[in-house]
Amino acid sequence: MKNYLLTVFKKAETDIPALKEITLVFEKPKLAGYGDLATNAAMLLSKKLKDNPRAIAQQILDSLKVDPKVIYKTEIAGPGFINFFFTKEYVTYIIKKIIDKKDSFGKSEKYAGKRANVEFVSANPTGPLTVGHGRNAVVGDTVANLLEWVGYEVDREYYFNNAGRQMRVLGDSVRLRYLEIIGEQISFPEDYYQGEYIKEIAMQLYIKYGDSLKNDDPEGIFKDTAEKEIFSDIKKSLENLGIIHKIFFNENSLYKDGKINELLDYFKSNGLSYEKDGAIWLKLSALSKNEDKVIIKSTGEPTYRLPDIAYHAVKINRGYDLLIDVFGSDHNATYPDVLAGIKAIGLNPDKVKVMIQQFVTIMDGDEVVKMSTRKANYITLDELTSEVGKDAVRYFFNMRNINSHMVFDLSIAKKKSDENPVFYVQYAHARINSILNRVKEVQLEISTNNLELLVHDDEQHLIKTLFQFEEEVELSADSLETHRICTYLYELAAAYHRFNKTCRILGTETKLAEARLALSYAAMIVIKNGLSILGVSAPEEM
RNA sequence: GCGCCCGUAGCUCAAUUGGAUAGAGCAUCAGCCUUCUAAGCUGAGGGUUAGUGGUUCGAGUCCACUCGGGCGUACCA
Repeated sequence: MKNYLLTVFKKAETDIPALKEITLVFEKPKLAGYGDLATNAAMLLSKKLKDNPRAIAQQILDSLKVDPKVIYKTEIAGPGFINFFFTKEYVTYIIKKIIDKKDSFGKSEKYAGKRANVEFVSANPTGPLTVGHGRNAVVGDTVANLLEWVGYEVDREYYFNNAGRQMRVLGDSVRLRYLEIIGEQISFPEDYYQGEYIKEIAMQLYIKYGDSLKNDDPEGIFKDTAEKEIFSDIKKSLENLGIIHKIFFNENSLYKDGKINELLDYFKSNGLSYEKDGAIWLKLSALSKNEDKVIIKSTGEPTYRLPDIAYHAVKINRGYDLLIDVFGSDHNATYPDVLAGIKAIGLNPDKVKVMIQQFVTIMDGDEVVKMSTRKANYITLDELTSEVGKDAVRYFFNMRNINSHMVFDLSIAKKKSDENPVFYVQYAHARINSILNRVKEVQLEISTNNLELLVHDDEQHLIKTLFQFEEEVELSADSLETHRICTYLYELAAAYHRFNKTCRILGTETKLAEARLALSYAAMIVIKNGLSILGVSAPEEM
């Protein structure tokens, strides 16, 4: 529909040259009475042409040559909107297109040949993934899917650090639990890792080595074993959600490869760093930031900023056209420093898009399920997945705008009814599949020969909802908003369920029944495609 | 104090990124199965979009301030 209007407007430019100067927008009006698509072009032109919008709208309409077989009515409405009404015969062509393209309907080549990198999760291996990481993981993976749908070649990446203070504390936590097991008196510091998993790792070591590790260094076998075990658990948790990273990037490699020293030299020789109080400071004040920040502590250890800048430089230099970082909101104060650092070394920070993810509250009905990494009573991502299943986890985390706090209600996610949006959408798919199986018995075939018979309001509404899918995918990808896909699928499922109620297939005259079958089949394809973007299964039976 | 995010129906959230009369689900109330899954559908009530001012043809959306919540504000990551 949109493409048709674009072509028609293009031709009108000879009459009204000013049309070239504005970006044409066609959108679906909220109210059905305002037609299928509307444009505000006349309002945008009113300033340039110094005439009132409704008069300009009339001029535009006079210059447009629309085919009455495609558009049966146009009108000028409100302050100067032009509304277009498409014929019922015309809109049904989308059904043919969907059935023709099947799994690839909704995919576009908009960014074909471009490469993107999505960095997400990136939790250090100090403990099991939390539900917060889960939201990050699901949205990151789904954004990667979306980018693939619009043509990008996407690398999924996980950045981690297995050195530094956190990991030392981890090793020592295991060592203390180990000593406890072999009967030594210990005092376990409060800021050490309290979780049961530490004791389990210590127990494994005891089973394998007895008490022979009594005098071992915390950073030796204790840390190494903990890292290995925890990382393997993390990867398993992600796999349970269908998430597989292509690249695991170890911060340490930046030191080994000399990237850190290169960066330090660059800052120094360009007057962007200086020494004060035994530390090295990055002159962010020279980069339109408020204050300078330390990049090397007086102990000689770098702060997170230095490797982060080096890491982003490495990624940009791999030649990506787009880099996405999915961060927790605890990073919200730090990434601007990193972007400033990237700019300082002459790379383009505009390629980097940062998604800040807000917190998740887990509820079970009216009850808040507490989360705390330190305390014992917290729910891990694995527990969540096994409680409600992969599909619900992925759908629920994708369902809400990433930069809003969200409530994840376990009791709803577990329900097998229309209260649970995952089931509502999946059920629409299963229902269509069941119809397709059923009609075989009465020898009805899917046919696109008589689509013009689909004139019922509920048929037309369903068709127009199908029409929106391609645009919705593109919009979601461009805005990095996965929740739009959920909202869309819910609407599509609702449109289908309603159609299913009012427009029966069995017992209907053959031509109409077969056209309705084609429409049902098209809806099934689009639901499946949408769910696959989300990484949610499309069951054939429920 | 300062920075970022958020505030929309009783609850959980949308709103085509500045468009026309702010929409769904849950909950409440009233209905619909001799026919393809009632795991579904239909209808009703429910709003000063936290508040005040501003920008313009037009604001839930942009700007300023105020109030409320979250996360930061380290020579932790």
